[in-house]
Amino acid sequence: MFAVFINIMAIKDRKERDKLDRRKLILESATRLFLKHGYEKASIRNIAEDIEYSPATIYLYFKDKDEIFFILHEQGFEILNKEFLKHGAVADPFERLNAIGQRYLQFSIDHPDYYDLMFMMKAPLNEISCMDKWDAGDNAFQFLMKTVGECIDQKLINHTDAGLAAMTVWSFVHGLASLCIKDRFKSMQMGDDKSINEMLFQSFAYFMESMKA
Amino acid sequence: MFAVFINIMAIKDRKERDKLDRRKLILESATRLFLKHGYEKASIRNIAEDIEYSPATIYLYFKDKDEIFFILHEQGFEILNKEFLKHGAVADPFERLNAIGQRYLQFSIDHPDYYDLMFMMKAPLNEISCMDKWDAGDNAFQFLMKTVGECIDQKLINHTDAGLAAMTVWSFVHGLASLCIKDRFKSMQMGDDKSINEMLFQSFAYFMESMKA
Amino acid sequence: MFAVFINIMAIKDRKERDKLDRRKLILESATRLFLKHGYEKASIRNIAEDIEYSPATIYLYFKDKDEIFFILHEQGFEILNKEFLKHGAVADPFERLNAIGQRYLQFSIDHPDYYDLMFMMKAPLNEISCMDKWDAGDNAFQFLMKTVGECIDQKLINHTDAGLAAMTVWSFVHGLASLCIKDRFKSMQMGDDKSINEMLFQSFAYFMESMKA
Amino acid sequence: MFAVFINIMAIKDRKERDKLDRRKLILESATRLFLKHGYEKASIRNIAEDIEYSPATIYLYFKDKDEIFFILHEQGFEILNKEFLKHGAVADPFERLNAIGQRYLQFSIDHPDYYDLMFMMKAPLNEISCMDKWDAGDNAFQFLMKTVGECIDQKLINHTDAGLAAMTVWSFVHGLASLCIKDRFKSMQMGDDKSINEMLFQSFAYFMESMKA
DNA sequence: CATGAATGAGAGTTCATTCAT
DNA sequence: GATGAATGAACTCTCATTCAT
Repeated sequence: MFAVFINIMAIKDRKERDKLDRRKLILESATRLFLKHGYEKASIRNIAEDIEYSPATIYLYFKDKDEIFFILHEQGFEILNKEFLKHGAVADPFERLNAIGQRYLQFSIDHPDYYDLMFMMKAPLNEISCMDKWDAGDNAFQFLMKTVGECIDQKLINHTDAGLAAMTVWSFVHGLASLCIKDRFKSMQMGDDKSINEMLFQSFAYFMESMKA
Repeated sequence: MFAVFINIMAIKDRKERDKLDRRKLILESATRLFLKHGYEKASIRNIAEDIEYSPATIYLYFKDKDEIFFILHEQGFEILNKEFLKHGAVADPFERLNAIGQRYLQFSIDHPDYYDLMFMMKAPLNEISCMDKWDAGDNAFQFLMKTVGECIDQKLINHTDAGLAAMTVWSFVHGLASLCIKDRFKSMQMGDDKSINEMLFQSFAYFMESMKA
Repeated sequence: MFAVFINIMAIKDRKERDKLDRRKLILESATRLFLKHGYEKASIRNIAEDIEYSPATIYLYFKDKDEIFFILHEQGFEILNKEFLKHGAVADPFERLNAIGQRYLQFSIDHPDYYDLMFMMKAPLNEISCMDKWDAGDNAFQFLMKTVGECIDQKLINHTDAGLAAMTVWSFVHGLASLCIKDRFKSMQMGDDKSINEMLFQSFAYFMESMKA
Repeated sequence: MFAVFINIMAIKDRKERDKLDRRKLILESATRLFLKHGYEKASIRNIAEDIEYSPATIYLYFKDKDEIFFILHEQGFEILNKEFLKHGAVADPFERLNAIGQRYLQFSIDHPDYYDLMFMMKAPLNEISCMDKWDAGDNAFQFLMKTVGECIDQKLINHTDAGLAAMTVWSFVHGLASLCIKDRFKSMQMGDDKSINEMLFQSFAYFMESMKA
């Protein structure tokens, strides 16, 4: 009797897991296609084909195309936030700023697909879901603001306005990341591909140096 | 006899001219629609409707949609180059750098769709046309490199590697421009919308200041 | 032994009852959805959701969507018949005819969706179920025929053929009801919406008056 | 030279004719399918398949599904109006009323598909086009109103309110027509099918007789 | 040279229905 | 007995593109 109960639970668990797995499968395929062909071309149909399910099946797991987009968007920010928090304990705010900048660049290198979705795509976000979804993004930006603020308070950087300073830092790392992702650095004839990543970090190092008070 | 020959030449010439005129007509319409309603809405159909020709006619002058957009891409760079050259005569390289940075930002504000096409879109450039097309882009970048190089030579900025320095400057202004275009600054609650443009230039001013040797 | 037999029967009975209960549950939901949102919105999915069962479960109790709507069709006639029978005792056949005519109109106003199903929809009745289903409809029509017949026998109306007279009466009330349901009276600019119902009955009164011998 | 000109015109004419022919082809198929399977099932795809063209082709001739529906609707009313006008010259208004009633019935018999569209289908008419389209319908109804009004003025029928009388007449003939079209008279066991049409007119004759003052 | 006509492919989405478990 | 999961077929509509004329 008891064994049966356990068995039932086990089956239920497996089904639950399977369901989540399939959700994940869809999201992974979506992520892949989203970047490869852009939002417009990452169709429900393509996703379905990719995972070898029927288009209708997608709708068992997600309300519509937008919902998938929102979740990917959120997931990206969750990963980035987690990365940022690894440096939450760094006492010196300037060092912390340096660390999260590098993390940001690394994130864009490791997850160019997510990065595109999060910071480069034309936002087709409808108003309603906007509110909820951007929370994750705000967290990341708030963390940046706070860190920059502390740098200013402790006179570690040449800035007086935290908002402006945060915007400056973000813009710079985003510029590096996005030009790199969209292959715009390739037109610069500077050695082999591999060194581009190195140059990203080098450029950032210079930037941080120049920010120093 | 001779007169006939001249006549034939004249007719040929006129036809050639006419052909070029119609090409121009198409491109103008494409440009207009593209700048007004964005890439998605600048369809062959819409262009054809706009110039009051049939869609099929477009294909007499251009291989496909991509070819049209390659040319728009080039046009964008021509405009930007022209803007840059306005400051070619500025003697002080640092001042020149400052000027072209501002021009770059202004260009992104004035022509967000060109900007998107030039610096943000997934390069749909097929290999063949790639070579030709990037020339214009190179010009702009070479101009930046040269200016940055002079700054280094004259020890006006804290950099030793012109390539790296150019990459840094470009990345920064591109970061500002692209985040602005894709509305990513809207999530920052900093006063009214209008001031975002001002902040772009303010941020750039700080950046230039910090670059100064 | 005997007790066991009783028990088995009891269980069988309960199961039968349960089965009927669930059939009823489904039909009630179907009726509710159908009357509330019309035929199109009363989908198997919506019914399943409403009764908190899975769509597949519906198919354990009904062959397909059509079967459910056949039954609703029948239900409609049962309601109408019940309405008619309220006037079965009216002695004067002309008065009885008048009463059931008004009831008919009122039924079409109270249950426009049943009415649609019963008298206006393209009969999607497949041949087999046709026989059974129309019984209820026949009852109603027979009741009308009988009443009209009595009117003729007692020379209360200007008709000699009961079938033709019944057809005439039915056609008239159906005309009123169906044009009203399909909003065809709205194109007639005659005062406010509310008065259309009143006009239905007024028109019927005139009609009955003109039938009088 | 002149012959060529004629030829060009002829070609142009033919093309124009062809185009109209294809429009007509689509509309005919649409009409057929509209009735056979109802509005919902009369899909662009089905029409396309029926006329052996691709679905996209339909859109070369009509903006969308609604436009097709509107045109069919209008066409129906034009036919009906033309029928009515044949009796515009009948001096005696009662005779005229009698004539248009019979024409109405005949129209429903000759064009059950149009009749369904015009008087029985759930109107999915969007508000904007509603205005224009109903004009044709109004014409028919106005003609009825006018005729009935004259009957009243000349005390030929037992009515005082033209609106109410028109509604009564319309409802009656519509009742006959619509029950006939939807096969509801078949459940009446009265001889063979063919006589149903005769009964329609007979019933109408009785009705007119009873209306007489 | 220009185009009218047509189309295949594809988009997002919904539905009734089936079947292994 | 009940269902979770899946699907095929359908829907309206838009697009870039082709080809005979």
